[in-house]
Amino acid sequence: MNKGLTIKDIAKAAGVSETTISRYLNKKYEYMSEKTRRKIEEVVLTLDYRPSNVARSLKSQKSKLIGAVIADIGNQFASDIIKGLSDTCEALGYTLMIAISDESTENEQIQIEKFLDNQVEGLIINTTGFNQDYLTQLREGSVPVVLLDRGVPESQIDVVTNDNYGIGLKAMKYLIDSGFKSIGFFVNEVTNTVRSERLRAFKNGLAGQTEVLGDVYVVDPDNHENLIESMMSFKKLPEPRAIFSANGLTALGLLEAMKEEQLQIIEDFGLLTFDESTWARVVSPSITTIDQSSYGLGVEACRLLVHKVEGTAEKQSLSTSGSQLPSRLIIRESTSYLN
Amino acid sequence: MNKGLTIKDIAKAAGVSETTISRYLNKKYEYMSEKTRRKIEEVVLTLDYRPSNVARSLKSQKSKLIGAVIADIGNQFASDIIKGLSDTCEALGYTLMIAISDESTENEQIQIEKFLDNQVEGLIINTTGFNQDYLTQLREGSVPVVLLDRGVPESQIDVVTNDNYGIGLKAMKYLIDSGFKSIGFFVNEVTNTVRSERLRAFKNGLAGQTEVLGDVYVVDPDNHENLIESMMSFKKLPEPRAIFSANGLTALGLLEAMKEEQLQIIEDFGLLTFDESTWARVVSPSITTIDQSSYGLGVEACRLLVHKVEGTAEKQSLSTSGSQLPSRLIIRESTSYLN
DNA sequence: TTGAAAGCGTTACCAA
DNA sequence: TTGGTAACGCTTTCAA
Repeated sequence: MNKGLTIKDIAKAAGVSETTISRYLNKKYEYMSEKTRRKIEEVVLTLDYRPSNVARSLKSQKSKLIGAVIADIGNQFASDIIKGLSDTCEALGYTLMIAISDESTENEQIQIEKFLDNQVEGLIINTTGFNQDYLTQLREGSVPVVLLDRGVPESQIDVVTNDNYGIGLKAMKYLIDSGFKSIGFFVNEVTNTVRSERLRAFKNGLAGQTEVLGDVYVVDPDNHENLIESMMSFKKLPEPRAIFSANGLTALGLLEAMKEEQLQIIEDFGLLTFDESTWARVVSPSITTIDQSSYGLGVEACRLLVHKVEGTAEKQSLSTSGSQLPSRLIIRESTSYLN
Repeated sequence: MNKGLTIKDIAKAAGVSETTISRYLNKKYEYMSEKTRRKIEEVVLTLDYRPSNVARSLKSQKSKLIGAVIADIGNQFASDIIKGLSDTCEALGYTLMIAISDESTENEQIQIEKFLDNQVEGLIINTTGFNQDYLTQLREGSVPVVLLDRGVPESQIDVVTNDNYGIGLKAMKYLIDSGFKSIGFFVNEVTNTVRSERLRAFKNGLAGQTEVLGDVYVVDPDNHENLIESMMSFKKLPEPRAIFSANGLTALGLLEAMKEEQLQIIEDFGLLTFDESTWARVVSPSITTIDQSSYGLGVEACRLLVHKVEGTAEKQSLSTSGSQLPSRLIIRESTSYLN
């Protein structure tokens, strides 16, 4: 078990030089006799030798390490992303290191620097959204960076994200076509591009509508009083009303608050929320949701990063690439006030 | 930004030797003039120099790295654990590396070895449960190991876990005192100590009861047919009946299946489940749950591990330590069939 | 097809 | 109080 064995021990045991062992470890069999290879193979296996990645990294400046900093790990969405990252790193031969910034800018920087200290070859960042300057500067630094889910406005950093605007627009159209006369957009403070894109979809989806009223309610999903207050305010708009929730956590808070206040979904408000989840299917009435890629986001981000890490020239290119994945509207009971 | 600066550059810039810089970096100010210290400090700050942890690790064999392998990240419980680990590592001056085994033994081993290759000083493992031999052998290896949540039977490895047995017994007593005449224990395949402890609580809670019947249903939470079949089988036992679910995922699957089959909580079955979550409060009727430490589990595991890493002598001691955290029964509507 | 030796960026011993 | 230098475990020329 990595018991202090070094390349020297293996060389001695196999009766060859350290150089040859190194060649074997790096699969440079081209100029190695079959016999030597076999011999080394046997020794490595029986002694259960594993080369030190630390020494390797130091010498070759290549660690095969990728660092990912995740802002908030407390939802299914993040978990699936991480699985995507994990699986893809594994498949591509890299080791993934994950750190949680817990939505703190300071933490995000600390974690990034620790990763850099450990010679990661690339960085995947699900940014808190407040780290614009630091991240932009980072991009000019030594290792490739890919942003995950949340972008950084006006920066050139690659970002892999969902099509929040497009699906948001589609959801708006659906609500309007369903006959809702008021739509309330419930969102926490708009601190990142995901939220701002969703908000933009709400506003543009409303633009030009004369029959439909809309309002934005900036809420704190953990603060019930705040949630209730906003709902009561929204309740003054004409019926039928639909709440458009910018994320699952807010929807959950809303549901809890409604339960307290004896407010009914459908009767009082229709509900449509970003973030698909099991509980959306289980509650009554079931909740109409927007299902976005999460696992796929992780996969794509990882692929793109590795591409940049391994690409020689284009690594330094200034063109923003990145990609947008498609999303899906899942219609359930919570928005069917008719019939 | 770590732009290839080395200790040599700093030494040159500060007009002192590399040795002195190293002393500064390791806060060995004892034998250093105030003046030198200030000078170095200035240079380090203005040049934004950060020492390479890779070189440090190689030389000193101390990486300040802790590796955590998590079996399943797809639930709030795991997320909270990770937060606990993350915060505590940070506080104690260690860098946390997380990997996901996704409930695969093979993956678990791969991730552990990768961590070892990178010189982690200690390992926190939330084991898949099938890795008994490997883990036991690992314990005899070079780095300290702490098991998280799930233990390994008949091994001496330290484990930080919840008191699954005690709280399970309490839940059983509560159900029986509430007047339920049949209790069905719904659990996925019993592959780890957490599940086996919960099962043991169910069985012992039933022991000696003459009025109350019980049965164990081993189910696959993702397979609705399977779930429904088990519920139908349980439905043959005398009323009132309570389902005791061994985890949140199973409860969610059960809820979904019940919705499909038009089965009612309370009318058809009472429901009590391990794992507290927001949706348990939000659904109607709300669900009685067992709330266990998760964040605290992460904190404790981390503390214990660091203690072992830094402890000199006792590190090799054979005594199993570890700890058990208390749990809490949260009574809600789903078990109140009376009144 | 193989090996000797220099060097990656630190730390730590010994000397000054 | 400070500095020279060997060494950590590996990779990579260069030479054989």
